[in-house]
Amino acid sequence: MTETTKYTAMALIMKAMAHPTRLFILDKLNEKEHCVCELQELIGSDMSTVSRHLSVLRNAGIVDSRKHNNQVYYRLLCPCVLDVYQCMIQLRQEDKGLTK
Amino acid sequence: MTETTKYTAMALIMKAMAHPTRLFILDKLNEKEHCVCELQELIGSDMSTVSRHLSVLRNAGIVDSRKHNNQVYYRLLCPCVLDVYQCMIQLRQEDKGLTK
DNA sequence: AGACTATTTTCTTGTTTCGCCAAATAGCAA
DNA sequence: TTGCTATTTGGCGAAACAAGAAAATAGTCT
Repeated sequence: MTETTKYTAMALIMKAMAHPTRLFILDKLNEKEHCVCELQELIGSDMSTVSRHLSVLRNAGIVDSRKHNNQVYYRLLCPCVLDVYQCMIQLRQEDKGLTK
Repeated sequence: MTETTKYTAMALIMKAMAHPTRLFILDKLNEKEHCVCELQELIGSDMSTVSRHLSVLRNAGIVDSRKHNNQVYYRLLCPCVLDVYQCMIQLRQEDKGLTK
């Protein structure tokens, strides 16, 4: 298995996305940037948990943040990551259609 | 956070892909179908480990398998999952170009 | 049936992830 | 300074994940 680093790097990004809450966040950030408390409101879990999720996404280079007053606004750096969503939906449909 | 199930389902698929070895496998299966021992040869880890990875991908509905003699051939069900690869590469490039 | 090959499953161990609580940090306002 | 709000970070227990060794399964061949 050559080019191991290539797949490791990709896996890091995929892993960062591989969580329901984080996929939800990316979907929201695709519309417009949001601060942590707005997302926390929408998600419903502890603010620290939401902040953790956001830092995971930032470490993966998927989102970026800026500070305005005492709020931190996050925005989507790479909207292309959402392209997978269509494929996921397609996959789910196919699964439903399977006999076995 | 409404539509939780939607994001949970997508996360299952993403999680299945979020591993270097499994990304490598998908890349290989995109060319043509392969049996477990062929993949094991390419990857180098234990055959049981490779088989496990394949079952993760199959459970997620990304690949399918058929039995020929005493070998099991896996094939990619949904090539569209590989579209993310381009975005990953793009993300990596951007990261390199960042100053901070 | 018995040997052999390919694959899957079980088990065990070590690592990572998750989510909350509590404490720390930062900025604004009085 | 003190208080208030928004956010991040450290710590901890629970759950999920990963990988190899060994045992179990299934199919082929003689």
